[in-house]
Amino acid sequence: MSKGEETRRQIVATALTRAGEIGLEGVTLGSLADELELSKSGLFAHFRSKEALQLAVIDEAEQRFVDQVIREALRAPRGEPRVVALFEHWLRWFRLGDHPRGCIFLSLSAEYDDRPGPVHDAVVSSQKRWLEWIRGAAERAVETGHFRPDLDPAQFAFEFTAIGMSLQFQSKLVQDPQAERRAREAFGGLLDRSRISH
Amino acid sequence: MSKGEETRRQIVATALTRAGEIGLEGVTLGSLADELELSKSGLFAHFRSKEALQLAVIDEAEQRFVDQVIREALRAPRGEPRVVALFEHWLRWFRLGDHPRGCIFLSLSAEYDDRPGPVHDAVVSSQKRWLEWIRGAAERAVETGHFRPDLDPAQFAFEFTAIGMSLQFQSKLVQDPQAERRAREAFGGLLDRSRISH
DNA sequence: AGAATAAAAGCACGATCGGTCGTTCTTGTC
DNA sequence: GACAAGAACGACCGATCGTGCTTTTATTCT
Repeated sequence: MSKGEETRRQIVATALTRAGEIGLEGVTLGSLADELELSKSGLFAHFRSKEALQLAVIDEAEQRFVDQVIREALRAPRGEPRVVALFEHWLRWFRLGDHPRGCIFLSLSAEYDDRPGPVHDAVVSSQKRWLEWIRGAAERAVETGHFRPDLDPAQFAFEFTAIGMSLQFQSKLVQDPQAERRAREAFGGLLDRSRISH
Repeated sequence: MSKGEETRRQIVATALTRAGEIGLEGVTLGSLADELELSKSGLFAHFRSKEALQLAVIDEAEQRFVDQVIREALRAPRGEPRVVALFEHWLRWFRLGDHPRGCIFLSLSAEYDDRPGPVHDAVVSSQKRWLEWIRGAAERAVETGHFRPDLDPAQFAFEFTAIGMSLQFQSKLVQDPQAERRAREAFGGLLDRSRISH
């Protein structure tokens, strides 16, 4: 890997971390350059616009998410086990992280839900892909007979993501140490309701 | 009401609206002054610091929330009806609004969850009060015999707020027109699980 | 080693940030 | 209607914003 590529990576990685703390819009070229001990113009030259940097950050975040959550979950057998794996790896993504803790996409979603432009569009489409993954996994669980045939997969995805958001909220903002336990409890309930019989 | 008080109100109200769109940190004294056709210094004199303005905005938001959601819900009889009323008025709060649509507190929560300071503290304490209201209402519903005696009210509050967050996410970001229906469906399920018997 | 190329630094720009003046105009009170 | 208090103003501060352009320094390739 060339030198320039290497620094570019470092810039994006650091920007990603800061974006999780103070928001993507709040990540400033000057402060970023200071932290990386680069000149502002030297840093800027890698992207040629702030928006390009922002899009690069989102791209990097999604790549990591696919690697650490989706790809990992795909190793579980399809049906309910894969749905569970999706949830468990999502929890892991919340917990650890180069990003300080919690999911950057939730921060990004809140930050750009009312702000049009290419960055908004990138956030939206990445979130749609994530929702689609959950919906698809639920759909397969219906096909394999783990879940009720009359289950609405989109409704399942709605409640699935709801749990993650509440987790982020309660663990980061309100600092409830039991947040993760609560999330697991809620997910267990969701699974119960989704299964055959009862 | 004196003249100064009146303009101060207008400033806070406008700032509240803008905060819902671009975030509280993004509401700039200059842009705010332009929109209200005031000089920046004239506007500034009402607060003497940007932070004071931000705190005033949060205060105003919470006051409205108490008026439009909590106080309204208290008119319903205690127990399950009040829990339902709390949810319904919360939905109403999401729908309409001086703020463009959606709950400002969710935006604020995401914006300040990693940013220490007085504004962060104000957001946290207002959110704790809200959680406490939900928890208390669930607790009363247990006492009145509507809800299972072994229900964990804090868990109920966790799942209650989860639904609202997913609603905001799906209706604002992903623009799902069925989001509110999904939220109602999820809440119905939560109620079912919370009631006596089954 | 030396030439070609890429990366970083330096410097400057116009705009805007939150904030501070002293001054002027508008209010409310007697 | 005089007068003090309060509201709004315009000019300006140092700092920082994103973005150019030019020059110097590293890296890469022959």
